[in-house]
Amino acid sequence: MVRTRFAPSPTGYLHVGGARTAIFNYLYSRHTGGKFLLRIEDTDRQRFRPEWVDAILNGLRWLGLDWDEDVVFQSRRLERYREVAEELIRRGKAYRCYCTPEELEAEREEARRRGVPYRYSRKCLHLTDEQRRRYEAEGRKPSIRFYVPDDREVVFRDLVHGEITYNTNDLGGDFIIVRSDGFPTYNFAVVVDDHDMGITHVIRGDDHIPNTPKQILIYEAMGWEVPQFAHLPMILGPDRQKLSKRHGSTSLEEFRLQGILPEALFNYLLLLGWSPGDNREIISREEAIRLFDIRDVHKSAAVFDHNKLHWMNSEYIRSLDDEELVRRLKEYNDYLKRKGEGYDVSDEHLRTLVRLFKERAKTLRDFFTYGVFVYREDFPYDPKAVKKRLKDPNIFAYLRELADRFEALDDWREERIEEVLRSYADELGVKHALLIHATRVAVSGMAVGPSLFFMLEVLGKDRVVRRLREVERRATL
RNA sequence: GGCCCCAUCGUCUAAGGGCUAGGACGCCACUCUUUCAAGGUGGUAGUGCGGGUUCGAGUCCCGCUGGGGCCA
Repeated sequence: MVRTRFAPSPTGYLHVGGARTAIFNYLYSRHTGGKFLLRIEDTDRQRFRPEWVDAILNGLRWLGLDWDEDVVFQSRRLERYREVAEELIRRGKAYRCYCTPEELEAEREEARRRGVPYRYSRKCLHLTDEQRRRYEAEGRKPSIRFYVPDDREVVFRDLVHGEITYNTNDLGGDFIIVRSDGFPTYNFAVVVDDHDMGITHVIRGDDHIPNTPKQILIYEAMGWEVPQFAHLPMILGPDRQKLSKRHGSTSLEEFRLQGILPEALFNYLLLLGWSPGDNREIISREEAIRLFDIRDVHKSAAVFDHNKLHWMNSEYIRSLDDEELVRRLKEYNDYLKRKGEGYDVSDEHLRTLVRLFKERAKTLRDFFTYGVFVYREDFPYDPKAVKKRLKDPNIFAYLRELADRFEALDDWREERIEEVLRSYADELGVKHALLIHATRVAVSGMAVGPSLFFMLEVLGKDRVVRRLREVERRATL
């Protein structure tokens, strides 16, 4: 039975790189009928904040990544790490080291001076009990180091990269597995946790490749079965550097705030480093589960393209039926309100926004920014639009007359509205477009938007008539 | 600096030695049209370089270059 895990560190919001890793772990476990577990790596007491745990869990839920079994917290397993470390000492695979930071820094300095790569001197490898007692008496707190055998090849078969080989001489010497403060180091805790959780497939970013040989040595020293590894390519910014805040939005919260749908982000991230083999781009979660195989993952890093994400988001927006879209907009607006933003709209407003903007919105946010004139009577006028479309000296007189004619129209339907406007333009002997554009600006404040007559119908006669009458006063302030 | 990883259009990718190197985003035209989108049609653009292996290399091997990661 396949068991995968996602193991974020709660030092911030969930990042798209982490989200992608989570997605691949999730898909592989679901594809194989296995389990997908969650572990919070909260042993770095400096950077850890409890509220980030919720942020990460919420991010995963939002993406629809449901995990199995209880969440494992490293901070509750400190005793277990100590226990395993003691076992390694008993087996002669690890030893206590009493060197002070100053002494170690001196060793490093020496290596720098001689121009050789630094490796720990193993000064503490063969301490006598007497020496140990003396150090303890001085109040020195030992760290525990893992004994790295000399000149051995560590080979593993990575599911995406194939065979990767390291020589133990390049690992930087005997590394610390338990710090002097009793906290485990990353490489050690990961191995103990992954073993205890029964993880069969370690799927993570390829920035962890250099950690892998160290971890394998620990597995072997404990006589534990080594899991399979799959190292996923990194996600980069447009400058090909590791993706970070300065490349724009990178956290799930930011995408959510922008009005990206979770299924769109899921789909987009899925295609970063994996492809179904044919030419399809829009792939549902169910299809992804069916088709996904970790062996089809790419080796090379991928640049995150906000543009394509927005395109994909608009595809998903258009594919939702109106009722569902209204529901999603409401949910989105509620989310914005919890974040101290949000718009004052009724369900009726939302239905109108959907009718008007579904075909052209790239984000959920677009409905609210394009559609201010739907839910606010004091909507703003775009000065450029006013200047361009309301410059004819007679235009306000025309619009007032048009308002009267609209008011007299009982059958307020798109076709009839169009007839009234066009015949009035004919009477005046002006281009239809003159009135069309002016009317659009008058009722919406903008020069662009949905099909005008449809928009007028949807807006309703009262509002249209009122706005045509008020536009001169309001737009030329 | 040491070790490791990677390399197809600007970007995401397809092509299990034999194709005219395909698709998507973007971009540019054209079309539709009352505007902007969407839609439709067409176009733009790629195998980093050098050696091998082979009848034949984007695909296999080596080197170089470039990029990235980890450690220092």
